[in-house]
Amino acid sequence: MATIKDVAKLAGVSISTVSLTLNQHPNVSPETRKKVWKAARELQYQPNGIAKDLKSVRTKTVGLVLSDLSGPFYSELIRGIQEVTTANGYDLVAMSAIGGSGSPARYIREKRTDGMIILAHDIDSHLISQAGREKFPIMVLDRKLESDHVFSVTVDNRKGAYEAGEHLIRSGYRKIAYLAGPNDSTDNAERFAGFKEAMESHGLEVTPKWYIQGGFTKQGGYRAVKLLAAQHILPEAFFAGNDEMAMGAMEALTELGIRVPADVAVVGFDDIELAAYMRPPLTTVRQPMFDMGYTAATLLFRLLDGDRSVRSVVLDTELIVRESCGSK
Amino acid sequence: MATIKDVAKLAGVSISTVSLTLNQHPNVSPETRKKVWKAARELQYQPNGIAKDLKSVRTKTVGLVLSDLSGPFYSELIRGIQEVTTANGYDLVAMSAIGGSGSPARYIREKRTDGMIILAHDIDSHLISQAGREKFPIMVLDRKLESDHVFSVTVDNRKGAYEAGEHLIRSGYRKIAYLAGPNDSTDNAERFAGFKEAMESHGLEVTPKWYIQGGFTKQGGYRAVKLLAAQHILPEAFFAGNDEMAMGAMEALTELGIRVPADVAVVGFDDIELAAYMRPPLTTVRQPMFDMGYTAATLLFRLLDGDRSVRSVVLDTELIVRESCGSK
DNA sequence: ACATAGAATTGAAACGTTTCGAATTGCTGT
DNA sequence: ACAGCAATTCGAAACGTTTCAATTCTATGT
Repeated sequence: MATIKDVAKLAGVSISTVSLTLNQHPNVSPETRKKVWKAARELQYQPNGIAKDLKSVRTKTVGLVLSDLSGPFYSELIRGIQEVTTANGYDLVAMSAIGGSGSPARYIREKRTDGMIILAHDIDSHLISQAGREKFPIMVLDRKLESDHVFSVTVDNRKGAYEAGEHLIRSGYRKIAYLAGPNDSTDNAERFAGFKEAMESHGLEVTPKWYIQGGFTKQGGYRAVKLLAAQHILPEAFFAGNDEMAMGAMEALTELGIRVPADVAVVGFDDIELAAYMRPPLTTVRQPMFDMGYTAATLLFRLLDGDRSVRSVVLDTELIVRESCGSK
Repeated sequence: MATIKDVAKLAGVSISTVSLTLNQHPNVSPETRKKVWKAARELQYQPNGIAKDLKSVRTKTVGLVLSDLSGPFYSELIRGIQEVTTANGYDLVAMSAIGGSGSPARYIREKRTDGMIILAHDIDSHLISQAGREKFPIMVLDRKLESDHVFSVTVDNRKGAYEAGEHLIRSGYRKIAYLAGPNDSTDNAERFAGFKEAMESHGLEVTPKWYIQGGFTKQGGYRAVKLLAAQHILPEAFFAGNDEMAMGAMEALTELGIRVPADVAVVGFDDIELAAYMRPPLTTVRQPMFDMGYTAATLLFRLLDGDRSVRSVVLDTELIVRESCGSK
């Protein structure tokens, strides 16, 4: 691999001159310029990005950490982020938090990027607060967290869940089961709280019997329903903490010959792309994923610019009524 | 930001000793070890990853370039790759090729990773061949490309398309339109070739009239159908170069009151997750995305190990017959 | 011809690590 | 008491850039 030194030697000039030339500095004579380019081309010189980053303080890169890079659900989010980052002339690199706190934690700590956007509940809040710096701001999307250089963009889970719960209740359902996400997830906690609030404001009770763990996965939703069915206790409706679980649940119900929504209603949360294509189409609470990404990235850049007025943001959800909840 | 120098000063030892300690070198006395850790903790020292990478030849990172990070369709692929990379103790960072050849091209050239997996038709083959090095192997997934340190893992597009085409023909369709992807896409070219072959082997002709550009996007598929409908020329069946276009096409057909498959049949290519959920469920050619990712990553590591026996691989597709093609 | 402004070029430091060979220290055995 | 050795610790080079201050060169005005 040719280095700048090789180019300098071949062109018969100093290293600095090569650097200057390649970086379009004006004070380089046309002939020198030509010589350098020729040498660079001949050697197929490519600057070493790592060395460059070490010297220059900025990497012109924003990092994005997701729990699972392969999640279907981040598309819009990423689009939102990307729109802003490219507009700012920055790159975006994504990495997944899979496999515990190994890699991305390393990445976060070692700051190979100018800032981070994190949507991965398996990354420790403490680690995040600690990693945030003036020159390394962090935006968190899956929990509320605010410290000097860390801010969050979240969704009003509670309100969203409240509305969905209320809708279900208004439609006449009383025995409603909640399909829960992981206990360490703030999203889950807030959604459940909102749901519970709705129930209680209508004089309904939420018993532990109707709080069923589904781990935010399709599998989990599927199993939860099967489990209940095996015990011959089925609610009138399911409120799933996310769409993937709702999907699993509907699959299980269909397999059991239970009709949705005629026999049991289902609502989800997130409004992933698939939601509209399920059978029946899933009623769910829409998260403005694109906006979240867009907002997070925008705020990140404002932080990078030293703007001290940045504050955490809470965005609104929207109830999307489709067919799976029985009402029309 | 505390550097190793600060730690050394605070601990009252040399820089080398700090480095040795922090990297678990055996030859460090317990007391020194303790002093160093204490200082490091006090200063909240975090090694600078960039500096580390510059010195150590390996970055322990594999890069993945996708045309569009937000594509729904890469989930399984990423899982396949990730499985292998994490098993090897490597990190995976993904970046998108959106916005022209700007960022990832830079990344590829500047080699911030130990190797690359590329699935992005908008990255120039020439650039790729040129970037491949012994210490920087590249796997390409969307085209056939083989040079010293570049290999590909592809799918037998031609055969897959042939089978799908044949299935359509066997089912009695004659006037079949092909919804095409971008002209610079090898995938598209091969799929079309396979389809054409199937047609011709049954004595059917493929006229330019039935080759319609859809750009591999849902939008494109939608528009293509609308365009045809406006001219009152509709084929008996559509063969879409990918599922997204098929989805758009079906949407347009439905809007026009044309029933699928009763009036017009549709088949796609890829078998994205959504395919099974479309209405009617989409008949399509399944690409073994997980396997592709897994294979690509495995070969990449073999290349990194200096294995000279690595060759490009072509994987088989599978025709998934659902309802959208009319046959059962 | 000559001082000098300005342009072009260069040398060297700096970025924060790792690593290797050398230097220092403390023991062991005689 | 001291040679010899292993265990520690250290100094300095190296990784490939950028950048700033210093130097050299060229051309200008007097």
